[in-house]
Amino acid sequence: MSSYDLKKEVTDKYSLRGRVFNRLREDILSGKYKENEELKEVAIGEELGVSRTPVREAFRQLELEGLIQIVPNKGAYVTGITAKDVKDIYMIRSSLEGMCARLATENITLEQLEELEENVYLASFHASKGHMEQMTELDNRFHHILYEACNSKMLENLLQDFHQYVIRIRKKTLSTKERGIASNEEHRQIMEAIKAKNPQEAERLATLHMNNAYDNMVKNGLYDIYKKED
Amino acid sequence: MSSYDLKKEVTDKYSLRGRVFNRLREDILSGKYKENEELKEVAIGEELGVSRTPVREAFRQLELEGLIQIVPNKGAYVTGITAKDVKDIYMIRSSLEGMCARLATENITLEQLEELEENVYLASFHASKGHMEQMTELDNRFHHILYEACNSKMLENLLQDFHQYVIRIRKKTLSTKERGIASNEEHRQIMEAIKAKNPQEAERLATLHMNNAYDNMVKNGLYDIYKKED
DNA sequence: TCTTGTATAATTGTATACAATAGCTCCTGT
DNA sequence: ACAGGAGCTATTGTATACAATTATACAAGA
Repeated sequence: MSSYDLKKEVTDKYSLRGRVFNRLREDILSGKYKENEELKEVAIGEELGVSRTPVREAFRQLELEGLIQIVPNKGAYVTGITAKDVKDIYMIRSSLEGMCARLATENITLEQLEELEENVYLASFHASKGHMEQMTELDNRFHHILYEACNSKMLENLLQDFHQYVIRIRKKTLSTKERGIASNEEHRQIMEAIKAKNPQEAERLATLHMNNAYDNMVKNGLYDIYKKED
Repeated sequence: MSSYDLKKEVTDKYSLRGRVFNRLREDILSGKYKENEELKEVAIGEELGVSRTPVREAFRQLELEGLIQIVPNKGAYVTGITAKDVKDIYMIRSSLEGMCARLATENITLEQLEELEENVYLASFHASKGHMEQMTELDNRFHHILYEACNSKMLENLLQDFHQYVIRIRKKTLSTKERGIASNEEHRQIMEAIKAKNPQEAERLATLHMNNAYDNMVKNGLYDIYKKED
């Protein structure tokens, strides 16, 4: 399981356009296409064995997803993420994740709560071992469960949309075993607050969790952001 | 000036695709195309004098904007907004508008602040006269100034994206002269808090402003929402 | 009457041909 | 030397032809 298959599939997976879209998103998020790299319609089409038409339609969608920028009559370029963007993303997420945790407290099902508990339990093992890849998976899943549990398609989709940024930000930063352990403890507290049916506390902790994640990045100077502001 | 020209122009305005996109968005927001109505590629193309290609590309973008839903091999349908959606939208907006007002307090320019003051002053006149159309324009502009002033492209774009929902929600609800007057007073308070460089108060008031707007809708039972939840 | 199969039409999905635009090379004139 | 432009090339923008899929109508059979 890849680390970014949680993103909602907005497009028809089985059409050529859908396949191009998903493939390009994957390639951009995985870093195959670097920031500011130009994507050419024919080249992409030939690589995937399709004509320009589905490629162009996929481009239009990727543009609205924020992954590429299309300059009329010139070309499509992979967008960059600035340090300011990262800051704003975490600021917005801290608020929305808090809201999500609050709503989840009131709407979570028993099954979801159990999966959350299992997730935290399993993550504590991998955190202590320093298994970063598994931690990433479990972190994604933890938040994804909350998105589903908040009972708001609007909020769920919005937070899902931020996921592509999270993936790209992770590529630019280092995550340490220490942060993994701390993060796991924060997840545990959020889960306990939800289990205790304390929405205010769940919201507070989820917001704090995002702020801590951001502060940790800044404190350790782990940025590797080269693109300048426009 | 139409009431929904504040939306960011993500697409090339002067390409056929851009023209189709903007025209279709306008027509959906204005209510020309009703909820759940099917949009046919050839019909749209003939109406605008273009081939199916730019129409299809515009469709793909409108899908990601949330204005239409594309069912593979079937067609494109105008999306509906449920009462639950409206609730969620205002909940999310109340948080984000608060954040925006807080940031705007710290980043607003003198020119923007002056336009804000002028906006509030002019709106108080139209509010007292019950000029609803002008009120709508000035309300859009008031919030748009704050979006620009918050100095966060991420947040600005996000709040702009919500604008299309606001327009469609307004179509479904009635706004009264009384609410116009109250709203104008709330705008004035937000503006004063920003002018006084009090970010906490600006955030609190902006959040309250959204909650009041929603409560007012609910209290007056002004919903005209017919689409059922899926 | 209801179901089901089939032919037909309507519509979307994709490939390709052609048009328009941007960028580059290289030539020319001063 | 160098500014500027003609012309070529590469690339995107659009239209159209064809393929695949879905909806519809209608008839046959239970």
